[in-house]
Amino acid sequence: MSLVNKSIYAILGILSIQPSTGYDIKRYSDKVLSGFWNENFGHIYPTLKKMIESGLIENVPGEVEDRKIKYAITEKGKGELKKWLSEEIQTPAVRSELMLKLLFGNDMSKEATIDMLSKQKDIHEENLIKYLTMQQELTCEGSQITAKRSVYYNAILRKGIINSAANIEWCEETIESLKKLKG
Amino acid sequence: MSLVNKSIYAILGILSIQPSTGYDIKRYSDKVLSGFWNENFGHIYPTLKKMIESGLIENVPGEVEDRKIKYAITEKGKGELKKWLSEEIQTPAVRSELMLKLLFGNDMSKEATIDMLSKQKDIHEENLIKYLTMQQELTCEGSQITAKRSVYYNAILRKGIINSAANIEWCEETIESLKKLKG
DNA sequence: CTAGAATATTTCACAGTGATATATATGTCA
DNA sequence: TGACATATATATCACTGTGAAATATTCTAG
Repeated sequence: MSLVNKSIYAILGILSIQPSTGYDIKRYSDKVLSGFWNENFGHIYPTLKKMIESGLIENVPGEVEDRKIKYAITEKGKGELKKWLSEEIQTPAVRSELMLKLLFGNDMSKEATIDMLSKQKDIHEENLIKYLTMQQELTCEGSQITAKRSVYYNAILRKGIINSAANIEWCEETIESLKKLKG
Repeated sequence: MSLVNKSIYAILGILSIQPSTGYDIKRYSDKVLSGFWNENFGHIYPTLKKMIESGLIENVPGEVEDRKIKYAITEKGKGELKKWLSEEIQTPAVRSELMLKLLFGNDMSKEATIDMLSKQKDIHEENLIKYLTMQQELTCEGSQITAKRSVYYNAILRKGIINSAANIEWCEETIESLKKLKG
């Protein structure tokens, strides 16, 4: 296990909605999955080739127009997606540069540290607004989304909101505790 | 910029505390940096070689005993560490398998989703306990740590605590909203 | 009609992961 | 003492994932 190309499942998921090109997949990752799933061309295209080889996806018949290459999920691909859903989630390796700087930033001035933290706070505040806006769009527009699906999508947005709020709270409290430090 | 070996700074930071072997660096990452910074041998050793070449670190003189290779930070390395501290933090690429499953888990049963979420909750609860324990050790032991340093270290632990609590809250609320969903 | 933005794919060097192989040193229980 | 497990220590491998750049076409606004 362990060393598995996770992009496969993101791609299968996207193609389970509708057939797409590699470019579409990248765009979907940037727009819809924005903030919780990153994809890039350097990985998407080679992965698509491997997925064709293993029969998880196929070229959309009759649509190989021009230079565009459109892919669709196969029955085998659907099975693989379902199988993955039932598997345990592997806890990902974390690398927080911020925490590293905080731990090793002994000779970083108090002011510089506070500055760093307030920049982080700004980022999380922007994210919070982004998620709240997306949530409003979800509820207001009464879009074609099903009730069940909207519960799941809302959960994702709530994750973004709760995490952003937690980060903001932490930044504020840490800035305060630094300000109290003399020196 | 952008494509930079971040392990360099973790290693410089660790070596700024005391000279260490590659193995020591890995152990420090697993014990002290546990939960917010991951390192592995496959990256540490090649990076150490590059760092020797660029003069950021050096072999500890007279200590090349047996097979152990001990490294120490150089003046150049100290300068590089300081420079990095003043640089902007790059927002890392995120890949949350949990969010992916939630978004594409249309044909995942409600029960399976709840099960997945409660497993995640368990993990975060364990983490929460871990961070709280570490915090107690920090305050009780009245260790040789300086007041300034303890504020920084406490901030790191608070980050773990606040994030874990936020995740637990989200898991609970999402499980509740799923339970209310009929079908 | 033309400059620039969006679409689309390929390629590259590099960062980072986790497993495994190898070998020595140390502690421990019979 | 010997045997056996565990800790120390380094090296190597195949693979995943990142971001930038090269290339070419198509769409769109001025």
